[in-house]
Amino acid sequence: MRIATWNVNSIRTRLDQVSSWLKAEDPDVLCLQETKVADELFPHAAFEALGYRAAISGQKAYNGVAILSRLPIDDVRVGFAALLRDEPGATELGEQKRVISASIDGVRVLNLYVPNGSALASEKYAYKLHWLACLRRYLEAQEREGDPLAMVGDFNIALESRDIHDPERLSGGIMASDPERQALRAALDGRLSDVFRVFEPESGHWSWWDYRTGAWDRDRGWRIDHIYLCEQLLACATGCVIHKAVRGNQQPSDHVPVVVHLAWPPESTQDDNGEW
DNA sequence: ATGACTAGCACGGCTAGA
Repeated sequence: MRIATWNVNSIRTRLDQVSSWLKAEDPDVLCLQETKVADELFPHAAFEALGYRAAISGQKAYNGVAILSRLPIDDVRVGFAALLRDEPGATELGEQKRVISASIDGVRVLNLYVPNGSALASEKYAYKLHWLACLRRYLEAQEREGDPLAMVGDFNIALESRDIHDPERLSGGIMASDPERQALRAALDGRLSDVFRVFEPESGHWSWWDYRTGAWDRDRGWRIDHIYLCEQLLACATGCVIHKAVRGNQQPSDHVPVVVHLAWPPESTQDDNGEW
């Protein structure tokens, strides 16, 4: 099973590129962020033609997440409120469409678009920290359900210096400040692991390059698009790849896809009939 | 210190991204 994540910065603008990538790479699941389209205008037909069904949570112009899958999609959940109904704040945070999950082949796939935060002095930064605190409670509720979890998306946080092209200049600023890093670590709670780092300890691997200042040409990027796995799925991971070349496309997204390869479902626990 | 680019909305110049 292969699960991918990609902030496409408008699914309608990027439709041809996403379709081409799906045809070439053939992942089982592709989680999208920043679809930037209302649900009634989502381009379902283009993906159905490629064998993918979509679970979506979008809005006009901003945010928006979707899960494309060629495997059956079950039990779709939108927003934090799906698991935190009684929590003050969970419903308000749902006004921005940033959270969707679904059960696919026995895996709970959670697709997130974490708020950027703009700048440390901005009220958007306070919103980001509030959102991450809510994510922590959401993941605690998810944990209680007991399903294997793959949490993917645009986290808008570089957790470590090796995830930034110029850590001396950028550490402490937006996407690299201690409070947001600690808030994400608290949500992970030692139970979810950044699978890319299982296979690649070195710096110099980025998933986002700013459109400005020639960041792509100079390879000045950040690794802010992540795939986090529970212990059970981590044991099944055979690789995690950043599809860097996509950033060189004509009219690209500023992010590129990240893909995890999983030996799932584990064959040792299934017999020839696929029964347990 | 700021802005650079890109997209959406709507057709001029904002907001928002990161």
